[in-house]
Amino acid sequence: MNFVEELRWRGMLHDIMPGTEDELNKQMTSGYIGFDPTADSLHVGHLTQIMTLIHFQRAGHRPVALVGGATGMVGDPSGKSAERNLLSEEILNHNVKCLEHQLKKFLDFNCGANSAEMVNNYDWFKNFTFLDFIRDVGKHLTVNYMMAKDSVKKRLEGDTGMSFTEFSYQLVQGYDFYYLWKERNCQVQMGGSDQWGNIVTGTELIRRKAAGTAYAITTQLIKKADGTKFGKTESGAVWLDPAKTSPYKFYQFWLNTTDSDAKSWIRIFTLKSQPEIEQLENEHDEAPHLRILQKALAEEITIRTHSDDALQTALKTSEFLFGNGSLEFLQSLSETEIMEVFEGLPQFKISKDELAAGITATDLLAEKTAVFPSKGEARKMITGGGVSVNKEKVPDPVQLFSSANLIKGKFLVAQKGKKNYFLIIAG
RNA sequence: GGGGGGGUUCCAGAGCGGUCAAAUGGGACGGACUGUAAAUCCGUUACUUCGGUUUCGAAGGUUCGAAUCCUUCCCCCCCCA
Repeated sequence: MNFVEELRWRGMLHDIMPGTEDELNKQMTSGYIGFDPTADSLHVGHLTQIMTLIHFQRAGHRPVALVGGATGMVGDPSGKSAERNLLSEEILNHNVKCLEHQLKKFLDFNCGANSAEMVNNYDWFKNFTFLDFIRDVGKHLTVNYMMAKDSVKKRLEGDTGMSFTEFSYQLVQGYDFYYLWKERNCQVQMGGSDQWGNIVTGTELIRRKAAGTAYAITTQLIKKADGTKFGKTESGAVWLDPAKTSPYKFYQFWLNTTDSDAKSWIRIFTLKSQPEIEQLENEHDEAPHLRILQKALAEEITIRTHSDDALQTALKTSEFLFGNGSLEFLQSLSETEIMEVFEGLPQFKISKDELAAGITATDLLAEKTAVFPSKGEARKMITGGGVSVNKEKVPDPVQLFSSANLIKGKFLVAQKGKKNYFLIIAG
């Protein structure tokens, strides 16, 4: 398998430095991608980079996943229009651990010569003093060169300015590449297309400081057909951490992609072969409403990111919530089955006694539970016909609910709109 | 250090003494339509016991009345040195 060719037909390739392809075809090569610990979990936006590493390894090369314990302290200005807040060391350490844990899932760390490797740039930066850094690294690049970078230029032209800290980011990342090149024989750095400038600073540093050669590959930034940002939903980013985004929500995110996005994403986010994908596309075009592509896409990514079991639960949940989700169906389930269906969906507890006395819809949904942040909003939404309890529209904000409404004497199912479910447990 | 421009509701951005809970656009949410899609259309978008109550960087002040005027403070940006 030819790595670059693979990226190319999948539509992932954005830019590649001349000579990179020859180098990769010549021998097993080591390449890395950096992930900055800006949060305690990766999100779907990172999956492109993860897939790139997976392809890299499948092509017989050695992938290195770098977690940016040091770069995370600085803050990458690429693609950012404003200065970012610095994270405390404590939070960063926590984030680094979380990211390492997640990344381990996707790559094979024990397969001989091309086993994956995990590194943290804090390890080589923690004892690097400021003076040493500006002498050994800063001296090799001119400010003129650094200012010509897009990430810098945009901020200088904009009206928010840029701190010296963020200006220095490219040097820090550039040194990472130099270090890995020198110490780990890492020849290639990959990343999203917004990383081109930072990556090239690294190859430049390697050239000037050690007269060495290194290579760069960037991947396409994932765009949605409608131009909106990829990876965001109503409830924010789609995380890989099941505690932050349940496997059900994760599955739903992919299932809900538009037809045109699904066609490009199935190439990027699954390992299916070209004939397989073309076959699926044909089937899809014949009966688009079956959403064959979306299902194939969602299933494969959910398994890779979470697990087979998680997918089964997600499927079961989807089946209930969007399929034959009648009240009778719910009543036919056992308590544990109900809990399973609602696993990963928001749940609230209320006291049985309070319910026995009767509670109005607004109190129930805004005060006793946090389905709505305020009573006013609950009232507006109910009046607008957007709220159901136990699959039945709530006609009036002051409608009373009591123990008699409980399913299995224990549950109430609240719905905000069509897709947002909440389980209320009386106990 | 000097000069200039700013900080408005989720965001952008109007308002510049009363008619302002604050235009407009975007986003978000809900409804109709549908394929759990896209597009389109409609509604909502500070809190409320629906009497009111708290908002326009912060604190004071002027006024019958302030987001709008004054004072001090905090923060941001640009330019010059």
